[in-house]
Amino acid sequence: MSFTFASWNINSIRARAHLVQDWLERHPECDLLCLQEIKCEDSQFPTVFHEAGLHVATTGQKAYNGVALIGRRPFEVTTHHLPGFEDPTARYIEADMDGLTIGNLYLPNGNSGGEDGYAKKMAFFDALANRATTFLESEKSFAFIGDYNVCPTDEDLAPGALSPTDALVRPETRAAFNRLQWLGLTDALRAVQPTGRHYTFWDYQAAAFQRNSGLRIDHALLSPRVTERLVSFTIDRDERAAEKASDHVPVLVTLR
DNA sequence: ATGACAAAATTCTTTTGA
Repeated sequence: MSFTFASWNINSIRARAHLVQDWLERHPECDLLCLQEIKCEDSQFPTVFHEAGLHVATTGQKAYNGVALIGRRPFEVTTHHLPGFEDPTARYIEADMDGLTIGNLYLPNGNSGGEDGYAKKMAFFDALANRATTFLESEKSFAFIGDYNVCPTDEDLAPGALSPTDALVRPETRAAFNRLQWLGLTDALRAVQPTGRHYTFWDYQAAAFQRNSGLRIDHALLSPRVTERLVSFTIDRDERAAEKASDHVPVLVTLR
């Protein structure tokens, strides 16, 4: 049985609910959409999706961050926070659907708040690695998808797009991302496109999209059993050209 | 070294993002 899930950092769901509605209509194959940066409290999440018969769950907070799930069929939320990450910001929601556990994450950027801010990014990675280890020991089928705020290699950002000391490319950041792969998880994009520049984010500033000065920071890491089922990883690049677009575009994972 | 965009709250500026 085929299963498709997607991730999209929407940069305010209230400002872009119509874009998500349109996108879902154009992608009937998407069973579960994972959103990040909804930038609202749970009670402020637009009601149009529930009214359209979709299933919605949120981990929201005032003004910043926030993640949500929109499913075509019911799913069961397993947690609203990443176990072991002791931070009040809304950055994780996880659910079971069709025998699969999907963790939807919004990793701290790590550039603000000095070394303390960067330490939070590393702490999130540690907690995610622990979650992965627990799941791997039980041979669970799972995926961690979302905005990782990491360019895994130099091929994952346009030349000159970031300073070499930026938290998205620091060696410690890349090591933390690599560690998840060494545990046995697979970077879905690289499983289907081993080389090449494939971006998921273009800054609003300095005509970054027109110059294709982008970053690959939205990723899906798959457990071994899910990797065996991987059919495609698609970056919906055209969405960046929409009126009032988010600075991130949707990415889709299809399993057989 | 700085600013360029965009969104929300702290609202006509400031904070944060990547």
